[in-house]
Amino acid sequence: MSTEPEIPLNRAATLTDVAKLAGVSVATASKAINGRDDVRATTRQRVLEAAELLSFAPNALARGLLGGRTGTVGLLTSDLEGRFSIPILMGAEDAFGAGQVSVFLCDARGDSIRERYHVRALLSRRVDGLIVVGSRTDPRPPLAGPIPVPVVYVYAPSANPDDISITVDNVGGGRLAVEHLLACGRRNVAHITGEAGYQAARDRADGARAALADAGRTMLGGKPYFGSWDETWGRAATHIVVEAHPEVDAIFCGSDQIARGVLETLRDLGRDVPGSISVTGFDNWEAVAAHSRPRLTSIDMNLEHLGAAAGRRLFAAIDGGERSTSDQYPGRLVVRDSTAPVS
Amino acid sequence: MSTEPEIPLNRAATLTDVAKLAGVSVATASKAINGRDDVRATTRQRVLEAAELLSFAPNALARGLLGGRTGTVGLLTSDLEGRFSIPILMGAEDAFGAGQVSVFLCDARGDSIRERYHVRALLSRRVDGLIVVGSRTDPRPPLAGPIPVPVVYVYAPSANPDDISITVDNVGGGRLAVEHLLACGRRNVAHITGEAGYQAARDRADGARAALADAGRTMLGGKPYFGSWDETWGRAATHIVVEAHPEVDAIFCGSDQIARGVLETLRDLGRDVPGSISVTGFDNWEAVAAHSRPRLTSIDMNLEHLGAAAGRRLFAAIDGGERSTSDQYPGRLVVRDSTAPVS
DNA sequence: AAATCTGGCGAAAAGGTTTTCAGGTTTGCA
DNA sequence: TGCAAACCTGAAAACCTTTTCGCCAGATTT
Repeated sequence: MSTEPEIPLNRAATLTDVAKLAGVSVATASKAINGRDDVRATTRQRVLEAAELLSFAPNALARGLLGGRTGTVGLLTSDLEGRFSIPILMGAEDAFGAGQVSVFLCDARGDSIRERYHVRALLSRRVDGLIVVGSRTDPRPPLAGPIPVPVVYVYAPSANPDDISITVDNVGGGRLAVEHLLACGRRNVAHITGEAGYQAARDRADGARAALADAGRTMLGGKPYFGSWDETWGRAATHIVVEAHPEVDAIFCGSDQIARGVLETLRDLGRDVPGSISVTGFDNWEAVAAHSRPRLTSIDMNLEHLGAAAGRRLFAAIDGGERSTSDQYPGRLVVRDSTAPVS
Repeated sequence: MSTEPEIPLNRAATLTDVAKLAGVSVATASKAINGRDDVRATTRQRVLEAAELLSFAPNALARGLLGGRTGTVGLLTSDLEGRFSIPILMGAEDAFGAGQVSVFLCDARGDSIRERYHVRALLSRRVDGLIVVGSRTDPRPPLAGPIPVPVVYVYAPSANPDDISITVDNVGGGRLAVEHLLACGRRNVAHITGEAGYQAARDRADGARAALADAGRTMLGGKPYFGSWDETWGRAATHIVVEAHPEVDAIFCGSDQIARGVLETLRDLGRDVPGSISVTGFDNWEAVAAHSRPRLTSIDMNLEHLGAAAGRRLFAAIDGGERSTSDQYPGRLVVRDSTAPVS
């Protein structure tokens, strides 16, 4: 109390400082601060005041060193640029933030050398677990080397089925879109989508085909129009489709950007959307879908939920032998103005 | 050598394990691994082999606890959703990754309570420094409370001029765009931009006005058309501008999305871009600018460079009394097909 | 008044690494 | 062979917190 009390330290305050100021031992100070119950109420009060005064924050390094748990996880992305990683990352960050866990962000830039380097660094920091975020839904090789902590793969599943992978149900997404078009009374559905090399493109097409088959119909042209994921392809493909199948009354697009090109070209061709033809996108990319003319009906893959689910799953795996199964999450139809019942 | 050597530990290998396996003391093992030169070459070799065998990674917690330096920094964003944070974040991550520094990512979601909470957590993890990424260029209040480590504000400067802030030169950006339009031989330049409440909007307008004044001209309509940052406003404003000033031969847009709406409406109105009227965007948002019709000339703010610069500046501040001045970074003109000399 | 109990507090060890300092061994030279 | 010098190596401390265990005083019981 009287030992020159209020000298602001030039270093961060330590528990010893707090204890000294409160006139107790470090052990007691620790117990008081951590809410252990074998300390008298008045003593606890005194310690807490001292801690407040010094704006004491326990050194997480020391705590981690001792306890074996650091309360940190590594978030390994293969590319931040792609807009798929970001919502996933936000969801995960959210799930962890609530649980007192801090997140190391590492961007491997799609380079496996860099990835290994980052994993090494993360392990040396003794993270409690790892989340690996892919940028495509194609399976990816599992992390190299022995990893002594739980790993959850999200969006892109691990090629090893024993690993925990959280993925998006693209087949279901394709089905959702086409079922909506059919429910609008559309009969002649074409599918314009991205590169056939993408698992996501093939899965969405499979879902679309299945939905059509259930209704006793087939895809216009017999198969999807594979191309690239951008507007340019959307425009080109629209010309092809309309020329070959003038009866087309619905187009299911593999991405919002493709859909955007489709909408533009249909307008140029004088086709009325959604009057004479309905169009759906995929991804529900707000900036594109909500500002096109007409505003675009799309499938939202709930990526933020996906990230949050990955976070929770990692928690479970860290906390103890939780079931380590993989999971697939469904998408959600967001209806805007580009689809409407046949009038 | 002969003491049952190859038992794979169920815990992470420690320096003691390595030393034991190599038959030396921990001190020697440490020196061998860290490249200190007072250890015999053969001994070093033996130690390194042992480390490799056990896939030893030094415990960064222990190292940080001892040295006072943890080799970690906190990256505090106010919203990840906005696409401005991401490139900045990538640039910073890049600058740090090269320097053996790991990054804690925290998203405050624009909430100051949450921000305080994150800062507290980061300080308790003894980060060596902080980068605060804003989502608007308006000055923001500095971090609350005493922060015992260097802080660099990026994109959004701190309201306290004594803090280190790395910002974008929006005035220069506006000037750049308009000078390009003038160089194309345009004379009647209108400016359609976002909300006047944004410093960025006002700065870009100021730059545009200055460039016009240098050429002895004024903005069409006398002032910018402030509105919102999206396509919808771009479309509406275009109608207004063309009606009021049919002689318009250039439109400088405050964002690529606005420009997109402008392009669409000009096409609807039968105005030829870039033949009879030139259009520039702002932000160089690849997904929008590179796929519009015609492809959009825009100003790129080099946000990735901005992030990298912030990272380097933070390094300097950590490593010792580097000059702690603020800096402004210029943008860069990216010419595509929406601007061309008067024909 | 003596014995027992209990609530409250402090001493000490552990966790893994780096660094300093002292001690030990080998080498070179006379 | 003897001595000094150069060269290696190892013991121990420091970093900060948590937890276990023991101790003391005061309260309760006999």
